[in-house]
Amino acid sequence: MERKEFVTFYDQQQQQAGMFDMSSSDLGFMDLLGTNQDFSPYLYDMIPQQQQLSSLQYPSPAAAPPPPFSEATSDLTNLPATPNSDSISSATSNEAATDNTEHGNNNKISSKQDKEEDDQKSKQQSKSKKKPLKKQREQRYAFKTQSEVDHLEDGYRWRKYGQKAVKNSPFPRSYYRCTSATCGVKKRVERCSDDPSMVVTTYEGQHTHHSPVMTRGSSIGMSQSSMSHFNNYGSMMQNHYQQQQLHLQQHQQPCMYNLQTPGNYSTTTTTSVPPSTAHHSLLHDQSRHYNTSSASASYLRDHGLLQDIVQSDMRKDE
DNA sequence: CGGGTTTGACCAGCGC
DNA sequence: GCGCTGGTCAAACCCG
Repeated sequence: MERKEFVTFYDQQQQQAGMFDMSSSDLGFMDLLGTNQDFSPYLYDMIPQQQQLSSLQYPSPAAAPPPPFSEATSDLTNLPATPNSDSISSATSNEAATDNTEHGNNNKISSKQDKEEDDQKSKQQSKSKKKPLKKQREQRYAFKTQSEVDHLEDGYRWRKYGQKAVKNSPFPRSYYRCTSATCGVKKRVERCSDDPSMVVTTYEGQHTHHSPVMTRGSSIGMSQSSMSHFNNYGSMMQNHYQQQQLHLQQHQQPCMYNLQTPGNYSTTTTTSVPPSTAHHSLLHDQSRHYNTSSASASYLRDHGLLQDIVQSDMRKDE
């Protein structure tokens, strides 16, 4: 059994996608750290999208900007409370932090009362100051995923705070915010107008906490050592992998998870994910709605752990 | 009752 | 300046 395994970076405005093949024999998972110059360029801040995506013409890594993970060894648990660190986003964001930096802690979500006060202050400031500092955005990572479920589980808890109709798309865009009080990560979810079976998920920022379902260092079939590596790889890929794992669980049986992307990028490499014995309760709700007759679904059998993606010689924990 | 979703309103940025 | 669009807010609503 084979399934296509891609991570796609997607420019929502230009409808343009860059992509790498997670399961390529040439490009191991370790490359996601940015240690491989031929591969790392595909991991970078999408802001500003217009500028960066112009160079995201797969496969032309030489023209791509540097990866977001300048610190390959940073542990997720030790991520700074201010994820939009200079090493990552300063070069790409020009919107000053009217709400972030002015709050001292960039990612801190104040209490509702404080928030309202801050809103009032910001409103007053926006009225009093003609040119307030521009807002500084977090780094963003976009994934294009084939799914019939709009909001894929990724191990974190999200609260929907908005939905907007998108220009040139019949599908609305949903806005989610991490429910953790100390985490300001956001994500946007929308369906691709070109291919309604594709869901574009854009993460903004980095989680400052462990996933609620990734407790005790082991979950979704991942070994603790694997989790450690994922922490090192950064939250983006962790999120993506979790998303895949959990998405597969929504099928309740091991089945194909097709991340194929349109165009000439299609290849046929394989990875796989097993059924998980954990966290099913989390997935019950969405699994109710998932159409298991998806054309892309088929069954597979193997481990589905990090080792299924990362070549053995590229792992350190074995 | 607490937490999450919906949805209209509002605001800021940007292009013309 | 104006209109368009994306992003966010917040009241109302829903649900367990």
